[in-house]
Formats: sequence, structure tokens, C-alpha cells
Amino acid sequence: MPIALSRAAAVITAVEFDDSGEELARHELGAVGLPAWVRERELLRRQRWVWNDTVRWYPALLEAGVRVERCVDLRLCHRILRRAASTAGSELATAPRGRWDASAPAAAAASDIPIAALFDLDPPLADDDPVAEWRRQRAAVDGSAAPGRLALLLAGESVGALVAVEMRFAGLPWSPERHDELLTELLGPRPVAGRPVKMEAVLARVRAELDEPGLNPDSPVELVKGLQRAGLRVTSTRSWELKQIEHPAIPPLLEYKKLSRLYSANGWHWLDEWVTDGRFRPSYVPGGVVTGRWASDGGGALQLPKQVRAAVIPDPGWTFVVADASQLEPRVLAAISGDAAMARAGQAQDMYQGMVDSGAVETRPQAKYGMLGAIYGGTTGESGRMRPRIARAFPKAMEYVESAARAGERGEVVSTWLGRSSPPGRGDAHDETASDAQLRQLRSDARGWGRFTRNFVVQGTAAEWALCWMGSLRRRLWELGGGDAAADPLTARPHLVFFLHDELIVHTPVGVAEAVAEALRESAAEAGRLLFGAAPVEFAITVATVDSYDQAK
DNA sequence: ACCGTCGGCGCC
DNA sequence: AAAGGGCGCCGACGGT
Repeated sequence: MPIALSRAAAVITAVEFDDSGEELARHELGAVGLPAWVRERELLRRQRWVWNDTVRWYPALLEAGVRVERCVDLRLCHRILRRAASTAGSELATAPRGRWDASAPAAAAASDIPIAALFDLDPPLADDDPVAEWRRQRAAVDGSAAPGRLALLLAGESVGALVAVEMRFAGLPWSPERHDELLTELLGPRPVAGRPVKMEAVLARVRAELDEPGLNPDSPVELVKGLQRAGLRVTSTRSWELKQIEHPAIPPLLEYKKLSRLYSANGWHWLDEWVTDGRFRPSYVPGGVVTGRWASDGGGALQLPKQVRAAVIPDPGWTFVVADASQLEPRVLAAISGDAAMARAGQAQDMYQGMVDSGAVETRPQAKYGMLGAIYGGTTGESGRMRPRIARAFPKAMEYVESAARAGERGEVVSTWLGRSSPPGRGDAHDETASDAQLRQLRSDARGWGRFTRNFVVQGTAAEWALCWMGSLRRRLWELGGGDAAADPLTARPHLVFFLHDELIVHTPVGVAEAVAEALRESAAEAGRLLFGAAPVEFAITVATVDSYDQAK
């Protein structure tokens, strides 16, 4: 049964209502009493909590030891429905912009203040009645062409919002000692001032080889000039461009850039700023990417370089079960396009090898770059060369992405499998009043937008699969832990600590690691069924139980 | 001192 | 002629 929470000044109102939106009961609560009240209701029966923003309500509940099973994140759902092609005629989509179109509370605000203080510091919520918004959303879904899919998408988005808050609450176990060791090994000891000694050493070699004693390697402009003075024909300082060049200054320069990146992005400053009490706690932003992928805020959580993953270490007596979906996007493409040959190749644990074995291409790299080219719209290099062969072997898959690209070029909206739609297109390459130069620009933009929409349908559907995987896993982990809400809600039992598009990390007591691994596999299979029913597409995952994150794969 | 943009690069 | 999608973060740089 849904229960809507809203707040005006110090008073929190909880409205119980039925599935038709009919109000059944109404309670007024204070912030202090809220967690106990929620816990009581949750124990009684699994409720669906309806609130404006999960990031606004859930941290304080978790802090008080209350975990909830289900919610509706009205703002995230509103954003999807507002733009979805399949709800375009609904009241929700056609109304003027309103409060529900405003952005969610800044993740930064949540990370800057103690979780426990959220209710104290927040200004009163002046939101519209959440039950009214719930009814509008329900009507939009019911009136759409594919209500089942949309409902699944909204459920996935909402459970993702719960997971995002829970992962921040739990934090990713991180050893500052190990991190410091790694840095010291690669860079030398932490410098009091200036560059670490190993960076300084490779820099000295660069300067000597270029005969540029005062060269500042951190300034791209100056670096290009210095390289040119030394007779090197470069136009930028990008690593891939430098790699083409044979010169004794290049290897140490590339080494410098590598070390410099580590030092500035994930060095001691990063450690000081983002790791406290042995936990890295970034904010995750569900739906933060147009395609539906998550974004993150703070510490570059979704770009943790492999170099430092050895510092991700479980608590004593605990371990990590790390799982990632193998070739997720190609499998998703096989499913959404209904390409039987591609689905057959996906029967293999390694889909790219499956493509080789089926005779579509000769080598695994050809399969990989060919597929990525099809999904991204690549036309050069290996992916461009493989294009005709991929098209011949998997015609329906290629037609699917080509069709999405053409729609984008025409300025049309495309949608994922569950119904998340792309932003409106821009420009019109057929504008007859445009000048030649403008027209070239428009056509170029149109092609660029076509690559975006081509990728959107695949990346966005992959994100939906990942949400379902995660949601399914979350429920299984809770049941593994006993499902007793009176116990410590999260960190005393197996729990998610990291999510990276197609990869999950569970922090678990060693004794249940094997059960967690099984839960990950079952959840992957369930996600496939939820999205695609009986379609013959397998979603293979690789699972590893490890004592540090770098040991996974 | 502060702010927005850019080059570059990490991840998927 | 150039020709791969999506992000976040860092330092440099140029402006105020």
C-alpha cells in the first residue's frame, strides 16, 4: 500500500492511499518520530513510500536504522514521464513547467552536512501534494502505449534511488594505508612541497632530451611549443598523438603524464578529501546521465582508476563479491532488435568469442571493435572496416541502430526498451534558408546527433537492465541477511557498496559469499526476464570473490 | 580572489 | 575534411 510523505514547516504528513489514489488515512508526525513510525509500518507490511526525493528522506531514515523495501521517487519518475514519447499526450506531460520539474536537491548539500542533520537544516518542503502527483503519474503510465514497461522503468529508477543512498550510507571500504603505499611506490613519498620525487625524476629526463631546462609540462600550450622547438611535429599533447612519435623524450613524457594524473586526481589530496573512517562515500546520482545511466558527485566515483583499486579492501572477516555483466551492450542490442543470430552468439559466456565461432568475424578484437563501432557509430579504423561484416552477420541489429541514427538525424526522438526518451533533437539539415556553411554545420550536427540517438537506445536500455539487476539483487541480499528490520539494517549483512554501469560490488561476511555470488547470477537472469520476457538472450556475468577490488578481472 | 572554458584523461 | 556514445575532475588559462 502506498504511503505518501510530505512536509510543511515542522509537520510531516503521511497519507495512506490505495492503488486508485483514494486517501484512506492521514497522520501528522514530527521529524523525530518519523523513523520509528516508518519502521513500524514497514514491519507490518512492505509499504511503498511515496516521496518527492529519496535523497531528501532516506538518509535520515537509514541513519536511524530504518531500511525500506520500496519507494516511488516522484521527481525522478516525473522527469522520465515528462519527456517520454509514450506519455506525450498526458496531463503530466502537457502541463506548464512546475515544481516537479525543478532539479532535485543538490547532492553536494547532502554531502556537506551530516546525514543526521538533514531534517534539521532543510528548509520546509513547499512541494505540491505528493498524492496528486502520484495520481498524475499513474494516469500518464496507464494511458501510455506500453504501461507495463514504463511501470517497470519507474520501479527500477526508484529502487536505484534507494540503492544510491544506501551505498553512500555504507561507503566503499577503503584502506588509506594501502592507498598511501601504492602512491609511495609509484610516486615516491608524499611531498611537503613541489612534485613527488619520481615525477620530478622523469620530468628531468624529458627536459634533458628536449634540451628545455625550464619546460613546464603541465601547460599544454608550453609543452606543444617545447616539443616543436625540439623538432617534433605535434599539434597537441594528447597521449595517443605522442605515442605515434619516435623520440627519446616521449617515453618519459608519457610516464610523467601518467604519474601526474594519478597524483592530481587520486593522490594524497584525494585521499584526505574523500576517505574518512576507512570509507569512500561519494554521492551517486541516479538518472544523472541523459541515457539513464547514473552520474556521481564528488571524488570521481565512477572513474576510479585501476591503479588505486588495490586500496579497496574489505573489513576483517568480510570479503567482496564483484560481478560485471559481460558484453552488456551487445547483448542488449541483440535483445531489443530481436536479432536471432546475434542472440545465438550471445549464448556463449564470451559473446565476442561467440561471434568468432559463428563465423561472423575472424578474431575477437574484430568482433569487439565491430560491435562497438555499430553501437557508437564508428566509421574509422577497425570498427569501420568491420561494419559491412557485422551488417551481413547481424542484419536486424544493424538495422535497429541505423534506424535510431536516422531518426536522430531527422531531429526525432528515440526511446529505450522501457520507454525513456531522448531529448528533443536540434537543427534541421533540410532548412532551405540556411547558407552553405550553415548547412554543412547543420548536417555535421545532424550526424553527431544521429550518433547520439544510435547510442542512446543501447546505452539507455543497458542502464535499465542494470537497474533491474541491482533492484533484484538488493531484495535477495536483504533476504540473505535474514530480512529482519530490527537488526542493523545494512552494514551487518551483505550489502552493495559500488555500482559502475554494468558492475556491482557486494561487501559481505565471508561465510555468505557463495550465496551472494549465486544471488548475483539469479538477479542477472531475473533482470533479463523482466525486460525481455522469454527472448532467447542470455545475460552472462562474471563473478569473483576477492580480497581487494584490483583482483577482480 | 573568483569564475567559466578548455585540454586532457580516467571510467563504462 | 573528418569522420565513436556517455560522464566527472584536474590544472592551466584568460577574463573580470
